[in-house]
Amino acid sequence: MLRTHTCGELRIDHVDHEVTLTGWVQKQRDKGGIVYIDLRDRYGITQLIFEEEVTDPSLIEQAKSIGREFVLKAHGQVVERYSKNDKIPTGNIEIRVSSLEVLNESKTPPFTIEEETDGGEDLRMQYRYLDIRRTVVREKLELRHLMMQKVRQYLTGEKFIEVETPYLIKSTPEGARDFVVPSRMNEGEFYALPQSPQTFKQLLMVGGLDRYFQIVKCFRDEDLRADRQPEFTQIDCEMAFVEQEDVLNTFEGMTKFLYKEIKGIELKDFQRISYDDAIEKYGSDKPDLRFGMEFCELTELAQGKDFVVFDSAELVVGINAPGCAEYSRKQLDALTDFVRKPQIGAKGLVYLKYNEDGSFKSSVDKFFDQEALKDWAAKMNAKPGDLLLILAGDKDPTRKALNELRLEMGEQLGLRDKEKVAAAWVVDFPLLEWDEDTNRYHAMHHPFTSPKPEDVGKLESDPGGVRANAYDLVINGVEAGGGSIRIHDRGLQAEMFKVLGFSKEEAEDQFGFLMGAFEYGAPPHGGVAFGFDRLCAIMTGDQSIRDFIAFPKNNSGRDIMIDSPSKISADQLAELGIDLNQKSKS
RNA sequence: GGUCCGGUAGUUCAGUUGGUUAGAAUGCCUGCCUGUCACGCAGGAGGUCGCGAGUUCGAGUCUCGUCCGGACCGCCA
Repeated sequence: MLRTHTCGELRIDHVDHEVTLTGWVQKQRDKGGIVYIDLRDRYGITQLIFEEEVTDPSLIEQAKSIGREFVLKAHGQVVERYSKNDKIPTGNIEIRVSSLEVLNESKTPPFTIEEETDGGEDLRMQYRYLDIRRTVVREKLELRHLMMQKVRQYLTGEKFIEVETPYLIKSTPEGARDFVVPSRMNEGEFYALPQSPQTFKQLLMVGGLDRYFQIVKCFRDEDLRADRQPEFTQIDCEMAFVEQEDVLNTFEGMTKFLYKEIKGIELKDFQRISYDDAIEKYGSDKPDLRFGMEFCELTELAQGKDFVVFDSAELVVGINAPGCAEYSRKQLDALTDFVRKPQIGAKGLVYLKYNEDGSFKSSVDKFFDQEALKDWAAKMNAKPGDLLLILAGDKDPTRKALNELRLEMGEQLGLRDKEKVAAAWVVDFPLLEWDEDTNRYHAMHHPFTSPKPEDVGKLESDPGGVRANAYDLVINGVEAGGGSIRIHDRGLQAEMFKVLGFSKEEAEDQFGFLMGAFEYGAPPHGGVAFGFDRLCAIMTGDQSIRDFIAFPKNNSGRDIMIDSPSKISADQLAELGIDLNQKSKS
């Protein structure tokens, strides 16, 4: 070892010890007759001191020549500081250096290696290895490491076994776009990288492993977001001989365990909310339940007063923003602009102020008298001083827009508190959803999800009305994970593919291996998959998952540090039997 | 595929109605300083205003195109 101690562990008890430290130069402060160097490693910062009439003059000269991020090996004596620094754990001591070796020099880094860096996202990603030296990034990677350990600890304790499944698999048309990998030995054919190990984990259940998990990379060739990367990590789990409640309880237990072990927070039992209720009350299947502000429908109250916007609407629905009656014209205009943004798409926003003096002021006073407005306020449980915000239009888009407005108001009122944790299971998802583009039903979760037994009869007659044994874990308005009880019967699986528009041959061709396995005693089974990167971000209240990934991709799916993806040589292409079109060649 | 925001010193940003030599902070360099720890003080260097057209007597500023980055919608079973 080049060092005897790390830069974070020396204390007053170590005074007089001879030590050797290694690390990076955080800062060199040349005071003339005295030079300080802050030496940093993963564990902390320790101050080195070079003092006239104490330290060898040549050593002081050497110390003066050292720049930021030089890698040093310093040997010397631990001494008590003359002026202490109570901001850092090593602040009571310093190292009186007797020999100094520069292990490596450094160019001046393009941004500062500090808590609050001056580097922009772009630069940080280009020099990610420097970014990772920053405490904030390192701590996120450390949290990720701890999460992995705790997940393995909990699931191992619950008799799950970790099994690796292949990354080079078969492309299927269902779901997200696949990343594909050309096969040299099978020219003209392609592997696909898994979007999830779904079918494999089901086959492991057929194989009798009973309980499986894997912390596994998954790949989806879709556009990125702050919380979406093309390669991401899932905690993928499956259990045999279980019903939905068993899965929910097992993984509610895991989530509580993680919060307890990592954040020291004891979570209460998770709320269960049906998909239909979530949509009706919050306009979202992943409601942020840290605050109320539930939707209240005013359709009947509001119609028939010759206000065309309401009369022609399928739904009139509002939220009560408590204590916001004082909102100015400017603030209300800003909210109107907010809901009219193209991404949100509402046509306009109706407000109703319940003034402290008991009177009402609304943007639709022309159509509604004080009595009518009072009825609205009563329906919405409004108190004097509250502000009601109302949208109208077709059901789905209006709820979606009001969801955005609710979240915005929650933000403005400080109700989306980072310290709070509101976890809930959203259950009873629809099995299928109609897709306008392809003119057919799609599996809302995936094609292996089982319908509720009481709804199986509706598969042919009313596919859209069939509910699934599917569930999502939602924490603070983020989908942390989801899963379902699977189909384990060949006949039912075949029927499912039929409803999804597969011909018998297509189903056999793509999923014959799975349906074949079901014929050899497949046990009832179900499972769940958590977005691991997301779970890490939720733990710290971060919006972006990027800093929990050591080397993330940018908005366009590029790694700007290594500059990938990149072109490959004509030889490589020829070997793979791939001929690029003109556009891709240039 | 679409919407919005941004691109000016190494870095983070400011830059008025289109008008003289494009600024600040920080970083960097030089000098001074024996208790600093966001050290301090004095001085200095550092700019293809992303790129290309266009409008204009004149463009960092206006227009169009393009590239890059970020956020979002679509998409993500």
